[in-house]
Amino acid sequence: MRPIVNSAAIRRLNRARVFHALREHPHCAQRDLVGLTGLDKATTSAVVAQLVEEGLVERREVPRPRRVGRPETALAIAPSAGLLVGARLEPGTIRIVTATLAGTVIEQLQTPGSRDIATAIRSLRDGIDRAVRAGEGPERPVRGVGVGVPALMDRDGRLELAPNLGWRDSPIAALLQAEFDVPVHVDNDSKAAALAERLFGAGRGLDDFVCVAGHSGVGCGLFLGGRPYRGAEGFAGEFGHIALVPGGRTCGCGKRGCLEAYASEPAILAQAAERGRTLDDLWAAADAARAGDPVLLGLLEEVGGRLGLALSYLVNLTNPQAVILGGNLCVVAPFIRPAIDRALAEHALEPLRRSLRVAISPFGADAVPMGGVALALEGFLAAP
Amino acid sequence: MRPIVNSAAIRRLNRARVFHALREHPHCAQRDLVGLTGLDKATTSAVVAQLVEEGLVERREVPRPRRVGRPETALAIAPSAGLLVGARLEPGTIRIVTATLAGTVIEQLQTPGSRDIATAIRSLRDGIDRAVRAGEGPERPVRGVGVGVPALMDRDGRLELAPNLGWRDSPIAALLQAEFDVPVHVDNDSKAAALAERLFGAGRGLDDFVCVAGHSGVGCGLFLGGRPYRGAEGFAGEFGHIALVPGGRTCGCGKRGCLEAYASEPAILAQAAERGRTLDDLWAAADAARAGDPVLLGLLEEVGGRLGLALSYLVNLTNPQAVILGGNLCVVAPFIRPAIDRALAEHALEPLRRSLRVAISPFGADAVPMGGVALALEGFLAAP
DNA sequence: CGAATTAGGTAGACCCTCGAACTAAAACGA
DNA sequence: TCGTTTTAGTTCGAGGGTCTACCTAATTCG
Repeated sequence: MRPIVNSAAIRRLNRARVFHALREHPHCAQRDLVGLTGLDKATTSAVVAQLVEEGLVERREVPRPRRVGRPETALAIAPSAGLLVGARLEPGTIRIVTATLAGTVIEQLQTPGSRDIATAIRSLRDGIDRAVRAGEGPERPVRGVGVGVPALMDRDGRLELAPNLGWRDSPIAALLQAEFDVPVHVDNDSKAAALAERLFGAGRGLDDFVCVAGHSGVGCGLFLGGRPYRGAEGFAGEFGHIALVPGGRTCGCGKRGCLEAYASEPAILAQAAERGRTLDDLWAAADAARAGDPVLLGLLEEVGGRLGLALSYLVNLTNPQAVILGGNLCVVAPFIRPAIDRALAEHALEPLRRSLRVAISPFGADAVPMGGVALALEGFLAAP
Repeated sequence: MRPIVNSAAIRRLNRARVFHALREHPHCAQRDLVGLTGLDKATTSAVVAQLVEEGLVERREVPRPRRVGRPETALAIAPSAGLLVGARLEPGTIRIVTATLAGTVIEQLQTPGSRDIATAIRSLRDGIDRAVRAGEGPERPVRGVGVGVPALMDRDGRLELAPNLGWRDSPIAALLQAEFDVPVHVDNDSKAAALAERLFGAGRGLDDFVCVAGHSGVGCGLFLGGRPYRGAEGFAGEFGHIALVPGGRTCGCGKRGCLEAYASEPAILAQAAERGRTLDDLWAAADAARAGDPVLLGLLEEVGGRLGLALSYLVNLTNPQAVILGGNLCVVAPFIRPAIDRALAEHALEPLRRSLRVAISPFGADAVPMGGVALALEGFLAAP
């Protein structure tokens, strides 16, 4: 029973609504916003005026005034409205992206990661400093920082467990916040990526979709009913540890037959090695498949089938509008996609399948840092 | 982007919030409501005054004024506040329940069902008339009717497909509304049952839980993030048609190896028959298990294991606070429960399991009609 | 150059919540 | 007995929200 609704909250909500509508329809007129947001003309007027006042939105002359009547003035997110910073924390490297409030990427760079949390935080801060300096223009304040971490995160920004990083039970949000004087938001990488898809990617305009990303593991971000779904403790979306194959391959989590033991990058490479193909990474696997190697083609088809079966569970349970494949899975997408589609056709119920789209993330490996940008944007718009 | 929030909506929300707090904590004082709802003292005062004015709530003298200071006056939902009607539509029988706004059951009865939709509707209307007359007191108006149907229902109250009833593509909500001059709400039976658990049953106070009910099929109602989750088309929770056993038993949906082909009442009885035990219904199965029949004990344990495996998927994906077993599953709960718990322990991730409760619905076979009551209550409180 | 047309702003009504001051009703204490 | 203290609940005004209805601005058309 937490969320108390008052006028100020309504205003923030409406402001965010107008802002997002403007993001998705740049250079539209105020009267279009009325239709897009469902708000009243007067309310829209007030909100737009406030956004202009705040310097987040600017009015521009519309180029073609061919119709009768007063010409509309185009609205757009001001380029100088501010800068958002997104990052992805992984053991090997930290990827950082800066973007405008409209979601246009300004800078991308990476900096070494670390399994030592203090070192990683320092590296992240230095990287962000560099990225911001590089993208800094006149009067373009940093509005927030968002970080996606491959970890179970609870609602308060505490890191519960991050097997790949070897971290557990750390108040990481607070640690990071201490390094910056702008708001810092930290969340699970898959959830961040799902938010990125919703705001900037293949999930634009969708209220119900799932975003499956394979990296060192297989994660899943749920976007349900128009908002990210976190679950009771913030652990929802543990797609990788579905027990898919009774008595199957051993998974990093200690169990057997998890999806992750078949469909994560390390698992795919391990299976390839067992079949006599030693490969460095998924790009090499994709190359081999593109070259027509039947072993790789067969393996990837198998992987696609397992992913598709697991996805059918997800689809039957949550009835999403779309399934978005992201992360490293994008690299091998062409080779797993047919098997995924077949498995969905076979195992997902027809009425649920009818409205289902399977899409590939436009961000590839940058989905998580873009998720950080998305977290920062949401945080900025929700702030008082 | 539909839901427009204005002052009136806030007031409705707050009214519902206070009402539900009062339902869950009868005879509490107004000052307790402040804590329970998180609303301001003044707002609470205004809302309570309105509820009293509307005749939904009454003030009572508190029996024990032992503390210093002005004694508190107890508040309670007025018994005369109104009557709610809930029903469950099945091919064989229609079960009807009437209850007060506080959720106390007044009348229960059943009336014959039908596969002919017009006949079924007529039977339902007659049954409701009887039930209401029986529970009618002085000045107790019927506030709404809610009906749970074993069908895929879309958001607009159209019935898409009801295999067990043999219905498809019928505007059932409109048909029923034409029979009554109070608001009628129709929804999928599992979703209705989940709402009943949330308001009156084992899900009280929980924001994230799933409610699995076995009848002629196996359905699942999702309650996520403090509200019922319907999915993009309203089809979420198709738990019964998860493809659990590759190449397994044939399911009514035409596929093979669906959970429903193992764990629904007909499936359990069919499997028992294959093992030489011809039984009429699950009650007979439970009797045999209670008598120590090893065939039944083994079979039910198997069923529990499969249910538990499927539940582990659900748990890993949605991280609920509780899994509530309802419907006919309640009848055999003692015999499937251990296997469910074992399967969850084996296949659900530890951090997710830590906060998970497995509960049995207190309603048994009346979960769906109580869901109708819950639908009617929510509808009444949401009305302008 | 006025009428028509369209974009956008404004004023006032009416709601909401909230903080602070106020009233109500009891026990306590001298 | 009667003020003081304590606790419960109400009222009032400030501040802010949306919405209806009207108003102004800027253009084309005839």
